Amino acid sequence: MFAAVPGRRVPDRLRHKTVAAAVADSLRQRILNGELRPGVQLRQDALAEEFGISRIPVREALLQLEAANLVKIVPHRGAVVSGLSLEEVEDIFRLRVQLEPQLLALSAPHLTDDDFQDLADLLKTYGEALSDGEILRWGELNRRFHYDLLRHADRPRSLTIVSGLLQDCDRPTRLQLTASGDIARAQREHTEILHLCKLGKIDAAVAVLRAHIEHVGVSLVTLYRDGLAQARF
Amino acid sequence: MFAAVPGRRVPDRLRHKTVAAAVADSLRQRILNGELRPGVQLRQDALAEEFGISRIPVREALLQLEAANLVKIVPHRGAVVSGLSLEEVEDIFRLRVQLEPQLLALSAPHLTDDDFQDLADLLKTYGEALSDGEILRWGELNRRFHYDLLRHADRPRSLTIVSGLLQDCDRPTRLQLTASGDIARAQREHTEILHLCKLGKIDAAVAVLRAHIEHVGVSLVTLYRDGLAQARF
DNA sequence: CTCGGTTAGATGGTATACATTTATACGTAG
DNA sequence: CTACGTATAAATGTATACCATCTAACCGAG
Repeated sequence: MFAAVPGRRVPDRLRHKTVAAAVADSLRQRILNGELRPGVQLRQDALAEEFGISRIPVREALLQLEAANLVKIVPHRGAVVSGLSLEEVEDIFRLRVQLEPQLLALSAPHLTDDDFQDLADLLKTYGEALSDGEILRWGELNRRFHYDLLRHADRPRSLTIVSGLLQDCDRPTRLQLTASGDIARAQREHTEILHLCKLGKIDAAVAVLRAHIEHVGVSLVTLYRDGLAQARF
Repeated sequence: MFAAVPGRRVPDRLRHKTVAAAVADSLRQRILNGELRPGVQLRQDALAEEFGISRIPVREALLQLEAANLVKIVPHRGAVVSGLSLEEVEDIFRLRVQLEPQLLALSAPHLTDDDFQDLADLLKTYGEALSDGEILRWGELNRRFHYDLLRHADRPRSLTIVSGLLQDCDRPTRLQLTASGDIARAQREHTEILHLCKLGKIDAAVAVLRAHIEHVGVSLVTLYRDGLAQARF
């Protein structure tokens, strides 16, 4: 048996989920999918009944979602799905431009063959989802691609921050890509970044990544200014 | 009466707190004060009894604290006060160095006379707390000074991130300042930054702020490497 | 039309009981 | 004596029922 070392880590796969966590996951997915749009109110009773559980885990799930910026809870008024203002989207993309390239430079040298394989698989799945028109799956794949690229940078806090940013700009990004037809372009850029990393041309990969993020950001702001998108994402 | 505008904001002062929020505040303060040190377990029953409430608001308070990185909750094992590894502290300071100066450049031009007055008051209170040896109050004052300096930068997400960083490096910073005797130095640097902002010498203020943060960060890492600090902050 | 009160509905919280899981202690086999 | 498995205690997670409190909408009086 394993010794009862105080600081030991339990792998996530072996750790069974609580009901609250499961509900949080379910709601998170629905929000990111756009099934639950910004402004929609989440009533505890309804959710509890829908999931066939009591209100307590629902409340705790909502708290977890609030921590992830996915809903906003106002005391005695409940939880509503939160959207992002234009300023927030701009800020998020500026932060990504500032943080991700830097992390890539640190992470790329540590990417193993297995990592490259996994990333290539992601791109492949991504391409399939594309041709099938499954925009929904695309969001998660995109997030994972970006995150997995940066994972090996030894910057724990930066990584959690970027992870949050990726999640928050998920829906706006999908909006931009579908509205502008840049989906294939993103796919190409991802492929190029991965290719450059494999060749050890890290500086070049970093440059492409920066341009990649900047493009989506600028494009989104333009989209918004032209009134093609709603006021809130 | 106020109109029932959907997006209206209720001032925090007028919004009564829930029990869960009050408990979260109380625990947050104790953790930041160092009264509850990293690794300490927080048992729901004990807290509920101590506050004279039931376990549910305690659970919700703990969830909020976990969102703020102040405790770590493991299913069925409960919540423990979380500390920071050296890597995390380094990362946090690198992020601060990267983000805060940039925000100051954006925020400083928008500082009003009232803002300058408030900031000066903070420094004054800060000085008094210093001579009284009230290191505990110092933490909050320091955070507020940094935050208020940057508040007017129109970067909502960046500000919340920096706010989190400031909170998380609060205790390590106090540790550094007391161990190295740099408290007065920090006070001087704060004063200088404020002075430069008032004169409109924003670039100079930004430079001082950057050096200010870098100094504490480097000093902390040295402190750690010399074994003068614990393994976790 | 505004002001003020009333009321319905939702959230916040208590109390209690029970289910799960973790960790520890114990006892037995080897 | 150690190793292994089982019991047991303690803490967390969840359910249920009930009440308190707040919000928002309705409604009537001025």
